Amino acid sequence: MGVKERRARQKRYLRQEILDAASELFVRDGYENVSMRRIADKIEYSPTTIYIYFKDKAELLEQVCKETFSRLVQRLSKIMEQPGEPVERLKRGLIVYIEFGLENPHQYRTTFMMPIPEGLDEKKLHQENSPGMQAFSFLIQGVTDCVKAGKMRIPNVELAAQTLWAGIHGITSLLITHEAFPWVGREKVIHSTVDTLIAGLGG
Amino acid sequence: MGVKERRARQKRYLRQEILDAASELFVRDGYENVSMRRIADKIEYSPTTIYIYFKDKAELLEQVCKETFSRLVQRLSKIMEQPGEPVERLKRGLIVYIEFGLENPHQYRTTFMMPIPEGLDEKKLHQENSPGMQAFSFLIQGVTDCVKAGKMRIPNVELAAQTLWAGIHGITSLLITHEAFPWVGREKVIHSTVDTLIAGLGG
DNA sequence: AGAGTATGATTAACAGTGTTAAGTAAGTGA
DNA sequence: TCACTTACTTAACACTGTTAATCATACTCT
Repeated sequence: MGVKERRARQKRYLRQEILDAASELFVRDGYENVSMRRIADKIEYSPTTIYIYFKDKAELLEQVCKETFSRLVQRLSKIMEQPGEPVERLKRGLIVYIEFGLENPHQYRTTFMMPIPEGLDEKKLHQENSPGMQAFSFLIQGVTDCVKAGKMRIPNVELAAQTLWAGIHGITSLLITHEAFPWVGREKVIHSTVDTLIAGLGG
Repeated sequence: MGVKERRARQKRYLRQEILDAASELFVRDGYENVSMRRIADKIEYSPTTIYIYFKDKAELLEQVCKETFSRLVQRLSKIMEQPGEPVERLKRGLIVYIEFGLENPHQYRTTFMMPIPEGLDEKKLHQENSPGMQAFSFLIQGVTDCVKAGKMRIPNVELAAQTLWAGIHGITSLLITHEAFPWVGREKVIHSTVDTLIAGLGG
């Protein structure tokens, strides 16, 4: 009676195939330049088949982003596990976050820079264990470590973490959308942002 | 022979009428939810007429944003003209920038958070006296004032200004796109961001 | 084995999008 | 009056995301 399992396996397989095709086009061309029809062409199925596996385009590309962001979570967890000076560790985490965004601009843009489609339960989006929120929780841990080690004197850890997030998101998104701006230098601004934020928090 | 002038005046008038109609729909519904046909309906002209006055949708809404951002420039120039402690003045400017973004989310989004349409001369975009860049120049002035007054010790004014921009853009854009995130409090994060940045620059 | 059903995928279509080529009508200048 | 410019419109192209209806086939049950 393993027939059900096999069918489920086949469904999973095609689902992944859709995700992979979508990802490839999406990474190359970005959200608005990848169409359901082009994805369907790529896997040689009809466009409507995709709707059997994903509610709509938004959900499909959201899943693609989720896959990518889980890689960020892995990277961050590796850094946070390492021993050493907590402030330096936090800094490394911030840098990795920024670099990740610049390496995956389309995914970063759709998860953090695009208008959330209304009707979607916004609360749920942030409460659930989405990789995006997991990444943020590393920030809280990082700040907490610094406070515990007496390297930072901060009244509100949550507030400090959100401030850090704002800062690193700012430089990441600006470098993504305004690549041609006369930056003093990408590396320089990145490090200046991180150093300024940490210094500002008394680190 | 004032006929040419009259015609030019009429053209200017219709052009402004298009801009106003576009602005109203755009402010209400955002970039991707306003169509050329809806704008045309509103002013009771055919959609193609708009293309006589504007190259394409991007240029039209870019002009709308330009109009809005000129209001920011006005506000900032008023603040910067006022006498007083330069660091406090800079802080006020940063706050005004953030508040402006939150008051005009769609305009802010299309000017600073959307992918620049390729083919557009990116260099020119930043060199020209666009209101966006004028607003940035106020940042440079603000930082320079602080340095001159001995209130900030900074090796590179340009770098400091770009760092500040990254920071305030970060909190602005995050509050726009992730309104439902469990923020410690909008006002709190805004002020924390500004204070942290200024403190980090030694202000 | 044969009938019925559930499943997966498809075709055709809807309602919309930005944009362009071709055509029309009115007003201007000689 | 005739030619020409200007402002504008109609019709169409090539797309978009998405849905309803349909088809085929593999599986289940009697």
